[in-house]
Parts: sequence; C-alpha cells; structure tokens
Amino acid sequence: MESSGCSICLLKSEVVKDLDTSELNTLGKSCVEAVFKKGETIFKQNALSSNIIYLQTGLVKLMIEGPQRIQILRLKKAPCYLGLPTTMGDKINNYSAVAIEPVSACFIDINVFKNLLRINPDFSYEIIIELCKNELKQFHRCVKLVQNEIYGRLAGNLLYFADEIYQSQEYKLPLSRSEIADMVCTSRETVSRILNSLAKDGIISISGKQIKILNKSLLEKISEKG
DNA sequence: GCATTAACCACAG
DNA sequence: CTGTGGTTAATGC
Repeated sequence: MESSGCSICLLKSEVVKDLDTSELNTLGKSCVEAVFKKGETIFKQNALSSNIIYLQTGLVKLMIEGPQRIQILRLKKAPCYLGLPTTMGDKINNYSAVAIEPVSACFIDINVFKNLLRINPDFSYEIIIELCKNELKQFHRCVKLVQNEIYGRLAGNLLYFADEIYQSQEYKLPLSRSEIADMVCTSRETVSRILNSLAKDGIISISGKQIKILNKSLLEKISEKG
C-alpha cells in the first residue's frame, strides 16, 4: 500500500494525528489494505496473530468461544483499532473478529506498530487511553451480564446499539436474534419473546430488524434495574 | 405448594 | 431465520 494512501486513511484516526511524516511513511510501507464482505472473518481465535488492524469503515463483531457456547463480546465500529489486546497480549488470538457490514481495514505489522509506540509518546498515550476506556466499559458490561436479569441485559444492549453504534433511536439491528442471544447470554427464543413484549408495552417498536425506541427513559430504567 | 422465569425442544412460516 | 406453544427445572413467596 502507498504511504500517501495510508496517511489519508489514518487521518481519520484521532490517534494517528500524533505521527510525523517519516513515521507515517514507515507505517505506510508495512500497511496492507483489505476488504471483507459481510460475514467474513477478519481474524480467528486460536490462529497466530502478527498484525494490528485499523478498521477504516464498517462494523465488526468480536466473539470468543466459551466453555458452553459462543459469546459475542462487543461490536466495533470504524474508525478504530482491532486486535490490540489479542495481538499485544498473546501470540495466539484469544477471540475472533467477523465483519457484520462490509469492512475495509489496514493490516499493520506488529513490529512496526511496536516501534511506533516506542518512538512516539503521544501516540502511545492515546493508545493507552483507548485501551483503558475499553477496559472500563467491559467491566461495566460484565457486571451487568452477571447481575442483571434478562430484561435488563437486553434493554441495555438495545441502548448500546442506539447510543454507541448508530447514534440514533431508530436503527436496523445488526445481528440476528440468535446472535443477540449470544451477546446477552440467553436463548434466541427469549430474545424474540422479550422484544415482542417490549413492543407490546409500547417501549419500542419492531418490524423485522428495524427497531425504534419509543420510551427511552423507561428502557433505561429497565436496563439499570433489570 | 403455587407462581414465575427462562431454557430447551419441536414444529411451522 | 423467527415466532409460538408445550414442557421442565430452578427459584421465590
């Protein structure tokens, strides 16, 4: 990939603003761009990983195979980095990333990336902030999943899609009922039933995968209290 | 005990 | 892939 192309794509990233031209050129030389269709795997759990991935466009789900079944960890929306924890923290991928919308992404060699961290403190700082924010979010999500009842967990997820993924109270569900079940640790049947029941109570409206949040404050209450 | 919740199964659309 | 109904196990009152 050309370094010029790379700097254009990376300008979208808050983090990469901190890199100077020569650093960008190093990055550019090792950057390989790839596109993925919906449903294609970007990287796979248990496979060797040697790249950090910068997600330029699209939406991705991170999933991990648990002892019982697949767990969807979270969604990742462009622009952002993918695979930081799994590539820096282990040789082998601890989770998989699958495109749920068409994706374009840049693969950055791990050694080039590590070198950038070393020579550019501002860049490293931004990365650390990003990682810490993610960890905090995961803590909260974890507590919710363990302590909340199913209504609360699902309500929380509907709000998550609205506020963090789409920034809209009306959106098309990015996942099937069964995948949502894998996200909130329940069965697909329960997801169907609860969505219908929330609709019946006038809190949301649904038509296929189209969701509209009608009573946000009540949904938030459900999300908090279960 | 009885009611409620949610998982699992099976069978349509 | 979804929705529904029946069944069942666990939990709470």
